[in-house]
Parts: sequence; C-alpha cells; structure tokens
Amino acid sequence: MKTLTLSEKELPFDLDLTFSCGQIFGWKKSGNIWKGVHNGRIITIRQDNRTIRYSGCDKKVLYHFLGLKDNIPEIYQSICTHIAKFTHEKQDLFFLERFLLSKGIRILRQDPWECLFSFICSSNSNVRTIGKRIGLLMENYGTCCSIGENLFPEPLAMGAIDEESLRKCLTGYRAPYLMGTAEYIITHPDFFLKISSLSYPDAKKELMILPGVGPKVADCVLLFGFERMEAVPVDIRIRKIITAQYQDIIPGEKGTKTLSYDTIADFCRSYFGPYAGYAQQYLFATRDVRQELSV
DNA sequence: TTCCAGGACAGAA
DNA sequence: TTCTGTCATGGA
Repeated sequence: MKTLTLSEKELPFDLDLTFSCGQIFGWKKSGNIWKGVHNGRIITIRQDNRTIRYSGCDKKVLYHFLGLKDNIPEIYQSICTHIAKFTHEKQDLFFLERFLLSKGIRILRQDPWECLFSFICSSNSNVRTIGKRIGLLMENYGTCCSIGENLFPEPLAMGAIDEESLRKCLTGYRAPYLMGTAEYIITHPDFFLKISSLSYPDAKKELMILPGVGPKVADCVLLFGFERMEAVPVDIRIRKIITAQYQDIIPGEKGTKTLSYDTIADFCRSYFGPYAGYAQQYLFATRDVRQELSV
C-alpha cells in the first residue's frame, strides 16, 4: 500500500465518518480498511491518525477524491461569518455542536455517473438498504474487474438489462428510472460535460430532465459529484432539523405549516453561505454519530 | 405489525 | 403552484 501523510492544513480528516455519513454507497469496511469503487477503479484506503494507506490509484486521484484540498477551518470560518451576518449573534451553538461532532467529514468528489446511479437508487430508502441494493447491482451487472470484484454498471450495461431482472436487485419502482437515465446518458455522451459548464441553477434543471431525478437527487449529484458546495440536498432528516431549529428565523415562514424544498435550501444558502453543502452534511451526519456516542 | 427511509412522479385541486 | 396518493421493500 502507498502512504500519504496528512499535513496540518489537511486536518481534520476522518475516513470512517466520511465514508459512513450517507454521501457514498457500496463501500465496505473490513477491519480498518475501506474498499470500494471510484471512477472505474477498485480502491482500498485505511487511516491511522495522520497516515493514509491506500492502493488502486495514484496520490493525485486519492487527494482529489477525498476532498483533501478543502481547508476545513476556513470553511467553518466562512460558515460562521455568514451565520453572524444573518443573525447578528456571535455563535450558533446548535450548529457548533454538530460541527464539533462531525468536523472530520469531507465532501467526496465522486464520479458523476457513479454518483447519479447511486442516488437514483437511494430514493425513499435507508442507507443500509441503499448499500445492499447498489452492491447487488454491481455484483450482477457491474464490469468485472478481478475475481469477485466488480465496478459500477456502465450506462450501456444498464440499458441492456430488462426491467424484471433489474427489479430483482431490490430496485423496485426505481428500475425504469435507472434504465431511462442510462438511455439518456448513452444518447447524450456530453451530458456530464454540459452539467460541469452550467451554473448551479441551470445544472440542477438539466439534471432533473433525467427520470428518477428530482430536486433532492439533483442536489446530491451536484454536491457529491460536481463539487457544487452551494447545493443543499433536503431530505426528511434535514427538513426536520431546519424546521425544528431554524424555522422561526426564516423570513416570512414563522408558523408556516410545511416549508417547501426551495425555502429550506435557499435559507441554508443565505444562512450558511457558499459552503451550505458542507454545513448540510454536518447536520445530516450528527444524528447517527450522536447515537453511536450515546449522547 | 407498523412505521420509516438521503423521493419521484402523475393527477387533482 | 401546491397538495395528495402511489410506487417497493428492507430494517428497526
């Protein structure tokens, strides 16, 4: 295995938190080693404090994938500055607590197709089931890499599967979404290049053309696959947190019965600033962490 | 057994 | 534009 030693500016970094916080699926942990697919390669990674040991890719690829160029203290400072501007108060203790529990998380830079495929599979499921579903799809339809090791199914492979077979991999009603999206990607080979070139709102609109991609999945793909840190995926957990903790300070929304998706996402962007995607991930992750810590 | 989960979608109001 | 019912299924 190759070695990468994290410098001071690359801290904090927590491999376990980063891979178990619901932003990536299909990666498995055995002992201290995480193994999974990134950009068409099987990669293994382990962390011992500041030392990252890895195989399957070069340092540049790993560094980019793990988001190690992100300066977390600066990102936190940016978020705090925006919170202070919004509230005219020194600190948001609720957010500070969440940040302290999950500050080792990095927003990964996933391959766009692998990320899109994963989040179409994610709808209305829990993290464990999503992982199982993606594992089955990889096992049955992924490109064989070596004995017992498969990559993600390519769009061409997905397009060739009949719906009934696809449904057997726990995809349920998502099967036609996967097939339709694969078909679109096959017939529009420059699709991801186009997404990269568009502004956040236009990229989101374009992604939502795809079957099985609504506002939530589009935001996940933009955040985890296209480095759009202003993307704020609003799932049931984020909705509950924002409603319980922040609804009263959202202009015009005090007492509103149900906050719309855009109201929540737009609030997060104006409250947390350009790194709202990171802030969202700190909020999303901490419930599980707190349970593990029995807090 | 019931409820919940990193939702999308079509049709109705 | 917003609301509602439906889809499918493993896990708690």
